[in-house]
Amino acid sequence: MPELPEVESFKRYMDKTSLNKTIKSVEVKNPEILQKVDKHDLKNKLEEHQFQYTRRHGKYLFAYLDNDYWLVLHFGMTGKLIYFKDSDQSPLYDRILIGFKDKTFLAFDDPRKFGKISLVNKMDVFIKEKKLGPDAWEIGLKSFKNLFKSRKGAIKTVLMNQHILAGVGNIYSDEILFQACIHPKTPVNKLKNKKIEDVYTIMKEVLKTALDRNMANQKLPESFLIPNRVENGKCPNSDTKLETIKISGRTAYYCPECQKEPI
DNA sequence: CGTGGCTCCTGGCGGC
DNA sequence: TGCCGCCAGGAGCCAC
Repeated sequence: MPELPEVESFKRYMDKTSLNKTIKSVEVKNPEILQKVDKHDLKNKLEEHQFQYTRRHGKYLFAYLDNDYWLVLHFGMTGKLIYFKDSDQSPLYDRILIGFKDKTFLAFDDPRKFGKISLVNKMDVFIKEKKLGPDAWEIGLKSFKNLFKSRKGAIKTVLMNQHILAGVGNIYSDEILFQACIHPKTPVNKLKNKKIEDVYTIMKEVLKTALDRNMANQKLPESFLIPNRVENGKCPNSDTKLETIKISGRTAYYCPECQKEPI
């Protein structure tokens, strides 16, 4: 579930809590979430070093170390970061626990273990290897329009495809399409230029609102789809019962009244 | 190129 | 009450 706004929140959380202090211990409790690095190597590369700054691309968080390595975090569906001061406060599903010399801790907590952690030399090489598309927050309108050229898949699938656009997942793609009044199955080649511009503007607004609300610990406005994205939920505009369909194996919620199917 | 199906994982919930 | 089975979904893989 962590999509771009959540990962950006984790980034700011890490910036606030975990930079510029020496790592004392690294406890890998579930080595199966490590990718292309084993736990001894991870331990060796982190201990006695410091995180200097972080970056984010799509749903990935990168933390730069003073030895020129990057710790790469992907939160899967249930992953999050938890910073705490007393060792008996460690969360229930901490897969990796980083202890700092100042006796504080940063845990990668992830009940479902869909998260992934790697250690890489170069961030851009990692992004290339993963074939990630441009970041949904950074992308400009021109490049965004280009994503839709010579494609014909369903718009929801395109928005969620990390190889095309990085950062948007199932939940926020539903929100964006709801606000743009587009049926999630609409083939992208059927969208007019103006409509694609709308999607772009709405995408930016939705991501910004979600981030602001996350940072302030506030819920999304009731006028959004997401708070109503539950069984028997109703459209905040038309009061119609929301419908669900499977698209690319994901459950899409949409309003059959506001988001008409393309003819 | 596109889509659909399966897999990984486990807490939570509906149904019997 | 207790247990079975399904669902949630990010991403990778494979078949067509």
